[in-house]
Amino acid sequence: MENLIEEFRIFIKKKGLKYTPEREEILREILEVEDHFDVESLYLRLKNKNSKISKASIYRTLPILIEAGFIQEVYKQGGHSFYEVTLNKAPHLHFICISCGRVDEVIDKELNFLIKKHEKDKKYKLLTYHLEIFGICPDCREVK
Amino acid sequence: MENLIEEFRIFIKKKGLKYTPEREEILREILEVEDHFDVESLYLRLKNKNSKISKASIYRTLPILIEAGFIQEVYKQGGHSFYEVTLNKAPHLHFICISCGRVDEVIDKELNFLIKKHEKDKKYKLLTYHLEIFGICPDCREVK
DNA sequence: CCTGTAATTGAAAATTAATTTCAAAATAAT
DNA sequence: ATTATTTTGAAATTAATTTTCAATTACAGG
Ligand SMILES: [Mn+2]
Ligand SMILES: [Mn+2]
Ligand SMILES: [Zn+2]
Ligand SMILES: [Zn+2]
Repeated sequence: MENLIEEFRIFIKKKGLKYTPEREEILREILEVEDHFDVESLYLRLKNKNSKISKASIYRTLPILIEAGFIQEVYKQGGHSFYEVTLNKAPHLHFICISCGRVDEVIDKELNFLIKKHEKDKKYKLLTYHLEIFGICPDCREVK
Repeated sequence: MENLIEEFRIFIKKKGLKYTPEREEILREILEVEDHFDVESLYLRLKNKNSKISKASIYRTLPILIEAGFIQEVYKQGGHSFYEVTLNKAPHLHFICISCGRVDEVIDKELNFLIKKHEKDKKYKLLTYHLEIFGICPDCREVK
């Protein structure tokens, strides 16, 4: 935990940026979120703890955290982006229920293998990938 | 071509909607687009042909065409959606260069197989999926 | 063919996620 | 401490998409 904070501080300094309490506070909060999050939910979590962080600062800090490799933008839903901590997490795909919005994660080694293969074929330098599968979840199917 | 138009007319009537020249014109134009398109480019194509179709009508017609299975929303870039005709096209993944915006398509039968497997496992009713791979394309790598 | 009603249209206004602006505050090097 | 530079919160702006609304059109029934 604290080692991650320190790692972030070093990253910030190496980039010639200033290490501010706001940036640290946002990272600490994100490390406590267990599932996917968007800007709004993160903002509300912080607000509940009487933090005075503005949404603008969240919007400004997320790209830094992505660049530092702490988080990734994983999918869009209802017109806005969702993120997740991808530090110690295997790449995975997302099943998204278009009826209730539920999102299930599935880790798949075959998929990683398949993507590596295409990376070589296409001579792209791979950064990240998203596999989103849209459907109707079991719960929503039986409601019908 | 004309059989697709007729298929659309039947779909529209079956849904209890009205079959308007605007809806038909939009479908005809989309069937002529060979690659990915967004609302703006479609609007400009129509405008160039002296069509009076409004953007509002395009925005209203695209979801109908998606429901009818003629097109799919395939990825977002620069904050807006791109679509493609998916009628006679095998499902495929997209390599997206985050530097120049270039998009390469790759058809992969293994991927379809892999997704079908998860569909069964998770008991989701599959509708569609997107695999987007973000990276730097060969051209952009050598410019560096 | 008319006629009535309900849907659709284009244009403009509204919405909303994300970005930018700006003056005040904070960081960090000297 | 002094100073140059960055960052902040709040408000304004941007831009894609959605909604509103009055006028037009589709089309079912007579
Ligand atoms: Mn996930
Ligand atoms: Mn494609
Ligand atoms: Zn569901
Ligand atoms: Zn490129």
